[in-house]
Amino acid sequence: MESSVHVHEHSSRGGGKPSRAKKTVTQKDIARALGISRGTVDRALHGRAGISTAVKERILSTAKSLGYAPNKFAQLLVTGKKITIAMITPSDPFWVRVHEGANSYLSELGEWLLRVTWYETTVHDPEREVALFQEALEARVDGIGIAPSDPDLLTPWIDRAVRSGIPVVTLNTDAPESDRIVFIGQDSAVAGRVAAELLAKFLLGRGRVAIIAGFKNVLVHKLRMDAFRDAIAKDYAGVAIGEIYESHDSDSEPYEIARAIFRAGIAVDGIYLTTGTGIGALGRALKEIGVAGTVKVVCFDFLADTLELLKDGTVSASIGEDPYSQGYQSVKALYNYITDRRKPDGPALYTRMDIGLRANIDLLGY
Amino acid sequence: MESSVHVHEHSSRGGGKPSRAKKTVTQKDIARALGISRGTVDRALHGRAGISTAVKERILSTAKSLGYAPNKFAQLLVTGKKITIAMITPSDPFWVRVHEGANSYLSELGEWLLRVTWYETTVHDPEREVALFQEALEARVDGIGIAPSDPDLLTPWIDRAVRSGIPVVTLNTDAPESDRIVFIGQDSAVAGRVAAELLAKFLLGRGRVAIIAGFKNVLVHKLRMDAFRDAIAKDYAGVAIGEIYESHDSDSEPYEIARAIFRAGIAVDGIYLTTGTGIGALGRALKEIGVAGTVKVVCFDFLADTLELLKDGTVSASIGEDPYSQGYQSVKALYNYITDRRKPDGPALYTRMDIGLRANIDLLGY
DNA sequence: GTGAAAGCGCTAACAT
DNA sequence: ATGTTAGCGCTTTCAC
Repeated sequence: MESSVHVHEHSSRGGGKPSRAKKTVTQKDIARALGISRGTVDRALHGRAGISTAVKERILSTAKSLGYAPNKFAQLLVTGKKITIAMITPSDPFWVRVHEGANSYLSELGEWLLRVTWYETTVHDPEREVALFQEALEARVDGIGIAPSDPDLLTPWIDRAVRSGIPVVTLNTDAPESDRIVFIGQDSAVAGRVAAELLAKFLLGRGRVAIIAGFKNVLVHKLRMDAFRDAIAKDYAGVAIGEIYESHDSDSEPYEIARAIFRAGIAVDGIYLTTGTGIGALGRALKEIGVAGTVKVVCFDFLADTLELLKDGTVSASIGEDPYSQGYQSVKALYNYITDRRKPDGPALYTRMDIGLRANIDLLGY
Repeated sequence: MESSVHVHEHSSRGGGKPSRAKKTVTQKDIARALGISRGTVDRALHGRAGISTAVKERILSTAKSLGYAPNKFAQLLVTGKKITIAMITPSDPFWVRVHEGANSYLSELGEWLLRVTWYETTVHDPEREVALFQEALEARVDGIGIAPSDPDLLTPWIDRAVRSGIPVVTLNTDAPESDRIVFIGQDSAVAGRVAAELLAKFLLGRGRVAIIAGFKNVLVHKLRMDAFRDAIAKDYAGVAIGEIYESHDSDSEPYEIARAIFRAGIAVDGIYLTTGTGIGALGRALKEIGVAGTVKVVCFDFLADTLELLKDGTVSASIGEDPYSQGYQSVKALYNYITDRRKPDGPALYTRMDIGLRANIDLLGY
């Protein structure tokens, strides 16, 4: 295909106003060159049945030598095909950003090509995810994006869908053992290391930190936790890790945990929360205890509470996982796969890792 | 326009395989509804000449009530218009990422709509920028993206182009007084504040920092410098700012500057370099002096040198400006403006601010 | 000022 | 196995 990227040759007379594109090769050209009909050319080009291998060969080779490229607009105009993608996700503020990203991929031209149907779950409701997954399959969608909160439960369903030709991507949280065509989300291990580096640097390399994990056994949290511990152990000998608590991704539990820590008289210089949920409660506790700002806190995501606590210094830094592009990339990957069976390069497509500080809160948030 | 976003209704029987899009309203429908011809409808819809205001009104209103939306594919198929955008930029590793971003906007369908011509400058060569700008105008391109290294010199040219209907966007560095339709790049003031926050936190809020500005009077550097100073003065009383040096964006000068600082016996705990250029030289000096890692360094961008120094701890953090999306957004803004005179929301479109640490270098780099 | 008709490049149904 | 033809929705030329 002719590239649309050009480096300006200095001698220059090129460029062009909005003008008819320069002569492009069509099926008709091929047909004329070979003295055959346009229908046959079309059949050859698409490998459709009812054509002798001999002419097919000739057509294909002259197509290539003439530099034929199909005109997508004409194709789309005549077929009028519209693809449906199902996205099975929660719908809280974090996920709203995912939706926005997904929707942006269908802007302009996209709207004619694609429709995205949202199947709403609530956070951590694996059974409902399975039920919706089945509904999507029954609705005969062309592709599915899902954030499997219980990989073990979803994996057989994902595998079944993929086997039957319906591509599935996992986003935000993975089902690594499944046949999903790709995972799109944060590299949790790197995130854990970044958290470790930030906290250690904010403590000038020495002190005691507590870890509050969302769920000790949910993949994302576990990875964020383990990588954090490894990084501290490896690179920051002066930092000690104390107890590891579990907040069950609850909005309130971090409050109790923090109170318990200080009630027990444990000297803590930093707290690492492997989620964004519950940061409000944690901040409230630290303020009540009178150590907000003194105890350095690193957490995840940019929910309203987080932004506020970043602003007043209670949270030192928060790590984002770019929900917008999680949505965007999921739809894009599915679309590309559905239209030309094109798989992403690797098993995972990592979204960037935004680091939120007080100074840049205006640029963050969801 | 009918949206392509759907929330799954739980009663569900919806969805759909790749199927003919459901009945969409065409010009023909409008014509039939009004008992007039399709040509007239088209004229009304496009405000073309030769039509009575009476019928025009009726057409427009029924078009709206029927929910008519033009079929872009049909439009494009028949007009075959291809737009040319000129990008006037340097071509070093940083700018290669900008190119990649720009090119990605013309992927797939885009290639049929758009061509991007690159006009190569070298860093800080204002005269050449003007010359290339003129060339682009003569080549009758449909839009121009440029990183004006001397805003005063370029502004009259930008204004002239815009007046004559050729939209211009500035990227990476702005010409704020010009009529460019939008600036796409980093919010330098926020970047300066982020640098201040990082450095202050890495120093636990006390110490002495030196500033090395690329150019004290080049807009970007000046903003990064001033915002840094203001933020330190306002929020971090324990941090003192010493001398301000100028490296002239040179690859080597930071070496001399660092040596001079320490030769003079000035006690410096942190160094803020408002650019990425010359970080290699600065790192070399600090290593020779024996203070690499002790003196905290914050700088910009993720060039090869920077990544290496982040890795070995000589640089504590570096701030990226997302060159990829500078390219992507520039082309997108120009395209939207050219095709439907749609201006971006504000005068500036700020790209995100990546913070590079040792732990996430693998995700950065250009 | 309005209608009729050709045709963009392609697919698909119908001939042969 | 191959040729012919009728559109997809739109723009544009040429009649009237």
